[in-house]
Parts: sequence; C-alpha cells; structure tokens
Amino acid sequence: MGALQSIAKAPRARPSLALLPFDTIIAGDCIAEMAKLPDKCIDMIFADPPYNLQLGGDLFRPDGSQVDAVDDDWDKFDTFATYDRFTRLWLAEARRILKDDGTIWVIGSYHNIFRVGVGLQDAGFWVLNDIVWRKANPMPNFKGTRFTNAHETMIWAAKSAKSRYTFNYRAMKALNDDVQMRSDWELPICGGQERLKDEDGTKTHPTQKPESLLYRVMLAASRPGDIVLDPFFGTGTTGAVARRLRRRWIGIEREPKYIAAAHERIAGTLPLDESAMEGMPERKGQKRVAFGLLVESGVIAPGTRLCDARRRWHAEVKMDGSLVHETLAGSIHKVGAMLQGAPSCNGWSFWHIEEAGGLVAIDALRQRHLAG
Amino acid sequence: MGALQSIAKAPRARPSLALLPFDTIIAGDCIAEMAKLPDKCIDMIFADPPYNLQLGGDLFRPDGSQVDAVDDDWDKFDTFATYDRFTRLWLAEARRILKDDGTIWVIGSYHNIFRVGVGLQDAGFWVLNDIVWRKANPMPNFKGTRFTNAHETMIWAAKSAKSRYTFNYRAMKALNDDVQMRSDWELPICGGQERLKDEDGTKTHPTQKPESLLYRVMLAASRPGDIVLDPFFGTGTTGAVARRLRRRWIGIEREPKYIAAAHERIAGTLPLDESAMEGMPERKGQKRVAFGLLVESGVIAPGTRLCDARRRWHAEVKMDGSLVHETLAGSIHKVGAMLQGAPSCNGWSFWHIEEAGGLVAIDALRQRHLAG
DNA sequence: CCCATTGTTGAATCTTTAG
DNA sequence: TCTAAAGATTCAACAATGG
Repeated sequence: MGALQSIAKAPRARPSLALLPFDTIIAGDCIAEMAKLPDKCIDMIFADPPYNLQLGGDLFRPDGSQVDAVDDDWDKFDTFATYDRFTRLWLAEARRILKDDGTIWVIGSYHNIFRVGVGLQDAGFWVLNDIVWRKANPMPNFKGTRFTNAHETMIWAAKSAKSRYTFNYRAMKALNDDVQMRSDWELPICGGQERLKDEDGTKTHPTQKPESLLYRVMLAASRPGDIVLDPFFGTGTTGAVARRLRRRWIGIEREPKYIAAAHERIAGTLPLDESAMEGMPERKGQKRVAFGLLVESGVIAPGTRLCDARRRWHAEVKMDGSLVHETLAGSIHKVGAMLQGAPSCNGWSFWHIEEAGGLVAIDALRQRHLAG
Repeated sequence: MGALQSIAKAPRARPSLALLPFDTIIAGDCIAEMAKLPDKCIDMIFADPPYNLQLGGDLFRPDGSQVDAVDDDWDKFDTFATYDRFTRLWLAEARRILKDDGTIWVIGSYHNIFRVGVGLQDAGFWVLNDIVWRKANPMPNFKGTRFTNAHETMIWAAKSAKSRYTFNYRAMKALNDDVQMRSDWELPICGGQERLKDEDGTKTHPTQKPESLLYRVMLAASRPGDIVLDPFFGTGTTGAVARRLRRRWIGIEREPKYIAAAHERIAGTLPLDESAMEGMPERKGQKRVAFGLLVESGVIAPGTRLCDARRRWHAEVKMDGSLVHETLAGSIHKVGAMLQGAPSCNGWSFWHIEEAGGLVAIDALRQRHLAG
C-alpha cells in the first residue's frame, strides 16, 4: 500500500525552513509528503483523517429517499490494526515536524477517535482538551435504533507536557460573551452557500467541515503569521480560514479534484481587515428545557398528577416524562391538545401542579429550575 | 494485592444464576469479584472506572506486580500500559458476565476514555454511541490555560455487532419533548441535597455522579427487572436509581466507607409506583396485528376506499385484506411502496380512511382495535 | 416582494419476524 | 442459516415553488 512504501522512499535531504512551501497545496500522500518537511517547522496542525466508518448496506429515510453515504475508498480499512498502523505513521511524522511549542488538533467520531487518542498519547503528545462539536443540525437516526449521532470530537494536544503552547484565552472569552469558552461548541454543519458543489449539484466533498469550526480552532490556538498544516486538506477549509485570519498554511491532499476545488475556493477568500479580526457571528442557542429533564432531575416526581387551570382535565406524569390520561399518552403538549380537541397546545402553560398556595403552571417550575 | 492474584485464585465453580446476589453490594476488588459471577448473567453494566491511577489505587505493572504510588520517574508509556492492562482485565470479565444482548456503559474523561474505547473495541464490543454529558455547571478553568473542561464522555456498547440490545427509543423521545434524544445530554453535576457529605461536611466521594445521569442511562437501555451491575459502585448512584426504576442491581466496591454510605442511601430510596412506570410503550415487541384481522373483525369493511394523506393515490380493500389499485395488488405496504416507487412503505401510516372529522390513518384504527 | 408550503439533505457503524 | 415479507422510522437548515 502506498503510504508505507512512500515513507521508505522519502529523501533524507529536506528543504530548509526558509524554503518551506507556504500557502500552497502539496499533491500527494500525507505521510510521504510530511516526510519531506524539515523537523519542527509547523506551529499548528489541524487533521481530519478518515473516520473508518464501517457502514453496512444502504440506508433509507422514512420518506423512502436514500442517504448519500460516505463510501469513498479513502475511508476503508481492513481492520482496526490497519487503521492503527496508519494513524501511528502519520502522527509520528506530524510530531516530528511540529515545533516544540506547537499543538495538534484531530477531529473524529466514535468510530476512530479512541484509536486517534491512544495514538496521540502513546506518541508522547499531551492532551489539553477534548472538544465536542455539537452539531446544531445533525442527521437524525432514521430507524430509531440509537441516539442521534449529534456531535464529533476534536482532541487538542501539545507536543509534550512541558510545551508552552499558544492559547488565546481572552479571545476565546470575548468570543463567548465574556465567560470562559467551554469544551463543548455548538456550531451548524457545513451547508448552504458555504458547501462546495460540483457542476451537477452534488457535494464536492462528502465531509466538508464548516469554516466556523476552523475559525474558532485557529483563533484559539495560533497567532497571525503562524504556519498551519492540514495533512488531510480536502477542499481546503483550513486554508481558507487561515488566509482569512492571516495565518500561513500548507495543505496536503491526494485527490486532484479536491485540490482544484480548494485552489479556487481559497483564491476567492480575502484576508480580514485587521479591524475586523475581532469576531464572527455566532449562534447563541437559547436554553431549551424538555419536560423530561424536570422529571429526571427530581423537580417533578413520576406519578405526579397535573391538571389544567380550571381543573377540568387531569393526567399523570410517567417516569419517561410522558403524560397519561386514560388511554391517551404522549408529551405534555400532545396530551393537552388531544384533550381539548385542539390542533396544538402549549403544555407549559396548560398544565398545572397543586402546591401549597394553589395551582402553579409547570412553566413556573421550569423557570425555577433554570434559575437554579 | 489484589486483582491479578485474585483472578488466578478465582474459583472455577461459580454460583448458579438463581443464586446471584441481587440488590447487594459485594465488598472486594472488581476484577476478582466479577470473576466469581457466572457467564452471561447481567443485562446492563454501568462502569465509572478510576480516571486517575493515583486516586484509584488500581496500579498494576505490566508484569502484574502492584505499585504503591505513582513514581515521577515512570514515563508516561509505562503508566498508560499499566492502565491499559487494568482496563483490559476488567473489561474481559465484564464481557464474560454480560448477556449476549446486554450493553455496557463506561464513563470517563480525556485522561482515560480513549484507552477505554480502544479496550472496548479490541475486546469485541460494538460501540453504539458515544454520549457527551454536558455539565450545566462545570468547574471553571482557574488558570485560563485551556478550555473549561465542561463535559465527560460515556461510551455505550453492545456485546457484539449482532446483539439485539435494548433501546427504549420512544421513552427517550418522550423524555426529550417528542424529538429523538441526541448524543449530547445537558445535566447538572451532582450537588445540593443529593451530594453525600461526611459528618465533617466534606464530600464523601470525590466523583459522585448525578442520579439524573443514571436515570437516563437506565431508562434508555434496560427494562424493569433487568440486572444492572456496577463494578465501581462508589456511593451507589447506580443502585439508588436502579431501585427507583425497579431494576435489580449488583454493586462491587472495595472501600468500606463508600459501602456504608451506599447502603444507607439506597435504603432511603423508594421504588416508583407501578403506575408511574408505564410510560410510552415501545412499538417493538408489541403484539402484531395483521391488516386482514381488521377486515375480518369488521373494523374495515371490504370495498372501503383508502387514500394517502394528500389524497394523491387511492386503493380498494379486498375481502382477504389485500389492497388493489388498478393493476397493482398486494399488502398495504407493498401497494404503498409500488405507488410511490419507494423501496418500502409503512402502509399503516401511509393509508388513510375518510371519517367524519377528516382523514384518519389506518394505524389509528389499529390502535383503537388494540385498546378494545 | 413577501410569506407559506413543499422538497432536499447531512461522516450513519440504522429492523424484525416468520418460514 | 438463509429468504421474504411485515412493519417502523426523521430534525433542522436551506432552497425552490407558488400564491
């Protein structure tokens, strides 16, 4: 297979730091091409390696349409052992070319992220955080067989425990309404105008990452002028954001189609004005509280009887947060609607609970819970 | 010392399933005590293994000898190898005693969760989800050197890829305001009245998990009467929630202090009323009703015309319960699929019948029939 | 032009039972 | 062990369409 042989053939003489190819895409295998770069020349690495998804057959949505799966050859590995070997090889090169105070980010899902994490730790990297990218709009689980796979994980690691790495704490805090940035980030998936499409309208790359994600990564852990390497460059999200944030970048990519798309895309991206480097629109999700959460956290006990404001209807809270009135069962909203024969109903204001002072809308309990 | 020697000494004769010690805490080392349990006797395992070798005391060198404390001279690899060895040992026992259709949950942080994930995958477990517990109120990062560590990760895995595991999809959906539950759960950390304190006011256990977390875990992946094992029982959150949700439980714990606290706590926990335990019924496993039965029993008369929700297609019910549209004939599912050109179709939700108030899905007729 | 409605899609390890 | 049939199953964002 390609990678291993390429490594063996890698030239011993590497270009000097001054001759590093900045702001370009290197066509080729990531391990072989990293092998040609000098030691300790990179400030930050962002890597989006294959996830090794191991998909089975076709998957259809409830409406009968078929899910466009990631079935590309580059995501296929025989066994975990093969994947581990691949991971250790590219991580070893990545570690060699990373400056002593540099950091690496790797993104993945439960299919591969544990292998990556162990690879990083065993190679001597020092994990700083695992960051959860909470997708605002993930693909649902169509068959109702598992929890919606609604996040991906990034591991952020320094080259060693002693590294004096870059972390722009104040920039992150500013980006987050003046409270510390947490290890979970809610961002939408890549879609709309940002998503690259071929002429036939199909997506150019199956797993294009959103620029907002790279924006936050780079703003957190690099400085203007830094050299950012992406060994799995794809359609160049890392390059586009690096250019926008005035970082230098190097991309390594094998597929000519992706390289062409990335070139065009990055050429169309303008560096930000110095003055504009401060922020980027972010969606701050307003807090949503499910009724079930109040049950789980003991605010409302299973078995509690609710009624409407005029005590005409009653229903009992079950342990899963559903409401039951005789043969009717469902959410607080649905049962309220069915009882009234209405098309919809706001269960938060419709249902009440008996307290010492009289009836209290369950919305009041929610507010209390939110207030802590 | 414990575990390794105990394993070697583990008796070959294990108690029969009927003699399993339910609803009790076994005092001892988790590996040694699991080794005494029979094969395939557990429905669900929840494990909160030590993250930190120093705190847990579960220190074994690769050769099996015990280590008193973490020595600064140790290099990281040795430490990781030791932790991996410990992980593989307890996971092997866990896998042996788990029923073929059982599942395991393991919670951890970036310090250990990658090692656990690889251990699970290498042992043959089949990862179903990684679940992120987003802490509503995490400890801030005081030094401002990293992102606030605001989450922990749980891995949910079946014994094998072929397992027919329990997932109470509808209960989870009910708990989440009628949208399917995602892989990221926001729950508060354990505090307030729930947090166990010693007489001097210090917390009894350093990492007591909130009951709301276990509540959701158990509600999702087990059934009343199931046997839930927690090999790192601590102060018994798993036992308390199991009792509340009418599951049977087994805890293994080494520290007498934790065992005492757990006993007292669980004794003070009451099972939910039977009536509160009836939430949203899972469709899976319900009695199946053939469409023909509704025709036979007169709920739907032969000759009735059915149509889809938007009245685009029509078909007629025949006396044998088949459906006919022009030259097409077959089951409600097959005719619906053929008309839409879809690979499959749920005829119960696709086909409707004209009633006084408008169109009604034939599934509603089925539910009525089932209700009697 | 605006608003409501309908259709499309995204890193997905995605069914169960009878015969 | 296999095959065939029954039957259960989706959320948010965005684009396109139509009035």
